[in-house]
Amino acid sequence: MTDLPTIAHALSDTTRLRLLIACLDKERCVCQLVELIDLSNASISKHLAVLRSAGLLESRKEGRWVHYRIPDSPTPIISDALQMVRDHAMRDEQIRADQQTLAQIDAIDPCDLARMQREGCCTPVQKNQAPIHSGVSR
Amino acid sequence: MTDLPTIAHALSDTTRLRLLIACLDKERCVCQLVELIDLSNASISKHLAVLRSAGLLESRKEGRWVHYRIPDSPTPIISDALQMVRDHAMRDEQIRADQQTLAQIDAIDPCDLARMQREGCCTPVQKNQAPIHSGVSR
DNA sequence: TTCTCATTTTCCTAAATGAGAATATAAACA
DNA sequence: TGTTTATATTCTCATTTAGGAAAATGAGAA
Repeated sequence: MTDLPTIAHALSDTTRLRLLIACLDKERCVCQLVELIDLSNASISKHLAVLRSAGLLESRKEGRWVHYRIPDSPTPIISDALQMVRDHAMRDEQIRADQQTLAQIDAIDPCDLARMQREGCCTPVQKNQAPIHSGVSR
Repeated sequence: MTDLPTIAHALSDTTRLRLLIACLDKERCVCQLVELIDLSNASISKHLAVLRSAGLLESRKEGRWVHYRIPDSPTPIISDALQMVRDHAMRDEQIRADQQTLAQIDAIDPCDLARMQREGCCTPVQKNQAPIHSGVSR
C-alpha cells in the first residue's frame, strides 16, 4: 500500500499534521477543518488528499458533505505512524490551541458553520487564537 | 529539540532513509555512504546534515573522517521514529539490496575505498546492483 | 609551513510544493 | 429540468528543495 517515505512526507507539513490530529478523536467534515485551519478550502482539500492517499485518513461521502476519519483497518505501518502522532502531538503549542478551537467548532451545527462560511462574514471561531471572544460559547 | 514535522521531513526522502538505515546497525563514515548511494559527496553530505539536525543521526569526527551513527541518547520521539524505521524498512526492495551492498563495503578497508573514489575509476562495489563483479573481492 | 584530501559549504539550475483564484464536479432541492 | 452548494480540481505563481560543480574548510602528512 503506502510506504514509509510517503507517510513521512504526509506528516512533514504542519498544516497536514493539524488536520490529521483534528480527526484523531472523531470524524470531521471539511467545513469544520476549514474553520480550524484558516486556509482556503482548495488548500485544505489538497492537504486532505495527501493524507488520504498516504493512508493516514479515509473519507466518507454523505450527501454534499465529505467526512474524514482515521482508517477503520489501518495497516501496521499506518497504525504505528498514528500512534506516534498520538504520543507526541500534544507537545506542540498550536496543537493544544487547536483542541480548544475544535471544542468550539463542535458546539456549532455544521450547517450553520457552512452557512457562515459561505456568507463570508463573522465566523464565530477566532481562528488560531485563544478562545477570547464573547457571544458564542456562552 | 526537534519536532514531529522536522523528523517526518527528514524521513520523507528515499535517499535520506537509505542513509539512516545504513547507520542503524553500525557507525558509517561518509565515504562508505557515498559508495552505497551513488550521488555526489556534496549531496550525501547535505542529506546527512538534514538527518543530523533532525536528531536522527549524530556525527563524530576522527581526523579527516566523519562517522555518522544513531544518537547515543535519543529523545523519546527520535527513539520512536527510529523504531518505526527498524520495524518497516526491510519491506523495501532497495533497502534489502543496500544491506547486500553494505556487506561488500564492510569488506573493504575505508582507506582503500577513499583512494578508489578519488582516483575516479573502478569502484569495487557495483552501486545499486546485484553483486556481480570480478577482480576485487578476490 | 605547504601539501594532500575527506568532508562541507556555496552557488546555480531544474523540479517539486504550497498557496489562492477560478473552474469543475456532484448531490440536494426547486 | 435548473439552481444552489460542499468539496475537488485546475491553473498560475512564489518558495523550497535536490542535485552537481566548484570553492572552502579543517586535519593529517611532508
